[in-house]
Amino acid sequence: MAQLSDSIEHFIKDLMTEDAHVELRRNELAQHFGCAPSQINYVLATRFSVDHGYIIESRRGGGGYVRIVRMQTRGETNFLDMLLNRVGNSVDEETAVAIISNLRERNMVTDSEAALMRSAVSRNALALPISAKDVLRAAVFRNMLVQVFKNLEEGKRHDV
Amino acid sequence: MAQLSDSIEHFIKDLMTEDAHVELRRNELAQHFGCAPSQINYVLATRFSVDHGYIIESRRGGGGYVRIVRMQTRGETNFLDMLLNRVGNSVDEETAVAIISNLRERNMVTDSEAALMRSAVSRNALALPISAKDVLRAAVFRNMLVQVFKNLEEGKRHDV
DNA sequence: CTATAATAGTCAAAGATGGTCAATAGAAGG
DNA sequence: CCTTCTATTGACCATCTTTGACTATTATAG
Repeated sequence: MAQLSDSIEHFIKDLMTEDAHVELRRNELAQHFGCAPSQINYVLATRFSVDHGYIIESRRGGGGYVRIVRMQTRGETNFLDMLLNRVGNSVDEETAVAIISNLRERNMVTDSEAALMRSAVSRNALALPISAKDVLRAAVFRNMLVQVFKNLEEGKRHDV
Repeated sequence: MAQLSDSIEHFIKDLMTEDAHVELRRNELAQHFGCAPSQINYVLATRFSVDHGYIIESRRGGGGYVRIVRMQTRGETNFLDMLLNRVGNSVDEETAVAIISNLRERNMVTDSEAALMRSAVSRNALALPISAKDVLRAAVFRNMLVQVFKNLEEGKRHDV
């Protein structure tokens, strides 16, 4: 359902189709959606995190603002390195899912590939004690990340 | 005869005559039938399982939902069944890789997707004692297999 | 400078869903 | 009857969203 949070997310992403950044008034936006201002922070935290590929800058006081910037990547190799680094030896599902949607938004994977990756790192897939899960998820995920970039490089991706 | 579970099953299937998927509120449906919400889960588990050719997705919290997706072709459903059966609770890398090649030959996955799957079930990905590896690989692989069929169903696959 | 107004941030509690599991009840066969 | 398989329920858990009270920061008017 078009949940409030989802609406706000789409509203912001629509604003960003042209430019890689957008600036807005938190209170104004909240008023536009008839919700508590902190709702905006929730949306930013859950859908525009660094793992999702965004950076938030803001300023309080008179003339305050919230600026949302889509992170740029220079060179896929660096980006892969960065992601592998982020994942490290242990990663939780939330982070993994965020990274996958980041890859999707950058058109580095298709919907199907993203779904495949999600299914491989999901809670369900890793039937183990929770602590072990994150470690294992990181291992599986790292492998898949490398593969994503290899796919891109080799231009293998195509419809059947 | 007209058991509650049967009624619910038919109700849902009626909703699906048009579309291959339907989305509903668990609590609403339970209320409509005057039963415990968990009854819905029972129906889903016993009549809309993967072996019945359905996939369930859901989300909790505000705006939560349960989505039921039907995998269209009888043939494909049986095939998935067979594969899941073959994999079972434990599968070695060779077998998994063989199955993936098979899927590729049948054009059920792209080269990229196949590569992604291989990377998820590879020795490297599953850094664990050997015995545990096969069990874990099976879990991850099963999840991905189901996803492959869902991708096919939803016609999601496409180049970027 | 200082006080005040105008912003934005944090966090915990409440609200809104769905999931799991074990106990119980009921139906179908022997 | 007795057993066994299937169905139903309810208590308890997990997850996601929304709100509100309280806090922090900044610009600007005095």
